[in-house]
Amino acid sequence: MVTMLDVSREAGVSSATVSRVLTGSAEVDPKTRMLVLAAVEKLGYRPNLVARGLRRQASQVIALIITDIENPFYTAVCRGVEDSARLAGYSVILCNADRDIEKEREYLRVVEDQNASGIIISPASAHRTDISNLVARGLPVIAVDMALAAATGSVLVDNKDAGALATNHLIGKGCTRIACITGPAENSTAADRVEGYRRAIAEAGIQEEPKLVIYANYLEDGGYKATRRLLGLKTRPDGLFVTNNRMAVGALRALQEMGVSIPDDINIIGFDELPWALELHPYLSLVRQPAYRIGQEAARLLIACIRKEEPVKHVILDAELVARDRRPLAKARKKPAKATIT
Amino acid sequence: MVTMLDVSREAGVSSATVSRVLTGSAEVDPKTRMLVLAAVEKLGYRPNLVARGLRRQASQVIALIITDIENPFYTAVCRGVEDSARLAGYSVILCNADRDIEKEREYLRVVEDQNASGIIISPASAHRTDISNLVARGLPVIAVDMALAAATGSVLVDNKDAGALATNHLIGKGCTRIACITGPAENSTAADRVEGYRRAIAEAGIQEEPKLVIYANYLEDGGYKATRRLLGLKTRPDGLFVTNNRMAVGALRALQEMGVSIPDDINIIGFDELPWALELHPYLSLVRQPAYRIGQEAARLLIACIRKEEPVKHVILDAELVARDRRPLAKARKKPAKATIT
DNA sequence: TTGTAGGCGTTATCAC
DNA sequence: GTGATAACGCCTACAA
Repeated sequence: MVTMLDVSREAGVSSATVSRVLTGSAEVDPKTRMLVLAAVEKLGYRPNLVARGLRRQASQVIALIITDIENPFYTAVCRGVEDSARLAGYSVILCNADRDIEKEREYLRVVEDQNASGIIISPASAHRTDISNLVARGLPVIAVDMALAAATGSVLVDNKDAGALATNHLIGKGCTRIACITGPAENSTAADRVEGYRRAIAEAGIQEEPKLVIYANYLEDGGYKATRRLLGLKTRPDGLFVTNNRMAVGALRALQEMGVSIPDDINIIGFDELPWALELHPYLSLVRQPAYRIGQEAARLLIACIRKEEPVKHVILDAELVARDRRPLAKARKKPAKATIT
Repeated sequence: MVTMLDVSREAGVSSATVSRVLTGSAEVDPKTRMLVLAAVEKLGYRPNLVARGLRRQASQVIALIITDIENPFYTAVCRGVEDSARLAGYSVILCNADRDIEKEREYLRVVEDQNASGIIISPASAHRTDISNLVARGLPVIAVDMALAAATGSVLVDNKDAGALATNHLIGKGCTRIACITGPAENSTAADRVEGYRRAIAEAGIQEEPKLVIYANYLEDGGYKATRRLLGLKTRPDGLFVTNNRMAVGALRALQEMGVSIPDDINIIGFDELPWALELHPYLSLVRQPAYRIGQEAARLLIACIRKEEPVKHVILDAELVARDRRPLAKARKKPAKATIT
């Protein structure tokens, strides 16, 4: 390994000068500078980031803890984070907590021990995810997907509005018995989407039916079982709002199996992209979070916090309605997501 | 931050002893040991991994560089790697190279600078991905998905066999004009799958038609365009082998749009899972790589190499045929993947 | 502008 | 079995 000392000897200067040239932390005589750069070039020197991290007490690494790496929503968030972080010279440690609060806790510890400069997290739980000691230590934490009281900042959509948006789409289609399949009851995001649903049907003067709201697990099988249950009711729903993408797949499969036709027998709206299924399934409308932008924004915000230069800490992005009627792959409206800032 | 020095003072011993207790690197008097552990507990001390990494010249971090984070095959590999690494006490830095050789090169550099203990990579290119200096430095590199001559080890499937397996499935269905849509020509994995295809049709006594083999980009639009081209031929193919999952989506969409019925007008077989689309599409058979196991195995192998305790360096896993005829979600045969070891 | 020296928190070597 | 002490490679006062 070639160290700064090697470079300094090669250039005939002290290692302090090499450091100054490389970090730009102080003025250096242009001639010396050239000497140093030549030596760096010649020896192929690259700074040891571990040593630098130890010395500076700050790495150039941020951690991204996501809920479900097999969910395309989160992978899109990842891409946004990574692209944005990379531009700013940060590396990303990605951790997949798998909706498991224990695994998440473990990752939070590891990430702290690795001296990450900051954390972006889609929390497993709004009240059980504990980041208080990280924040206390001054580590910035940005929450995405789900609000977290203790977080330094957040990039979220208004899930209540999004839930209402979805529901109103069904109402606009003439549905009057609208069911809703949402995530675990203790999941605040899932709860918000249902609340939006309730608001929308109330505003439309539709009587709420408790049986039509089912709390499931945000996975395919949960959506599948919930849909079968709904189809087993004496009076079937004529509209269905599924609050996450993986459950929507399960729902579609159940409908397919039972020979229920979309949109003739039932209208359905999902939540978030299903890159694969979507292209093949003509009638699935959905409300879409700007996943990539959420990631980008979160990284931008985090890095600003790390550099202590950001007044804006909480960003709300708009979810958009993607209404699909006939053709598969109808071009989605390209409404640029607006940002609300607080 | 509480350091080892704090602990040593609390316990009334030297920091060297604390280190010995924590790492188990030498015998320590049971009583002292207890004292130290009590102090650790009391102060909530946790070792600083950066300092440890600097001193030991080895982190507990492995890097995983994948080709396409939006491809469910690679996310499944990720899960395998992560689960396996975590069990062994390693953290994972995930990098998404996006099939971009430059981005990949940059990540390889970063990862080296961060002093990762080892690397698992699905290379962007068999001959342009350059890991020689890493290997020269003694960093173990495990290749997955695509062979890499310089790699320390690898976990792969035999793509030629897998290509033949897929093609034979179509032949068994009675297809006689079988087309193949594969990845970029310079991609060795794509080339291998085509070679398997060629072998299979030759063995079946079918005359090869150059027009029926199309090299595309491993993405949806590539599969889509290639399929449209194939359907524009005077004599349409009656069988189609698509060598990757994302292109299969494009192919299915093209078939759907042009009103070509599966399996009446054409038989199709894909490669690798499409967790979402698959459930909704009844007639897509496929050849599946054991993605999760590939990841697990790669991590196991890598960690063994890091610990210098592994004679076995190259693992070949079997791809399996998932034949789907009628019902969506026909239970896939649970043939346990066999491992061939060299 | 440049060099010297000390320390970031840990572990390894050497004495005792 | 335990304690000083010196690194690991870098950065930053401070001094020159």
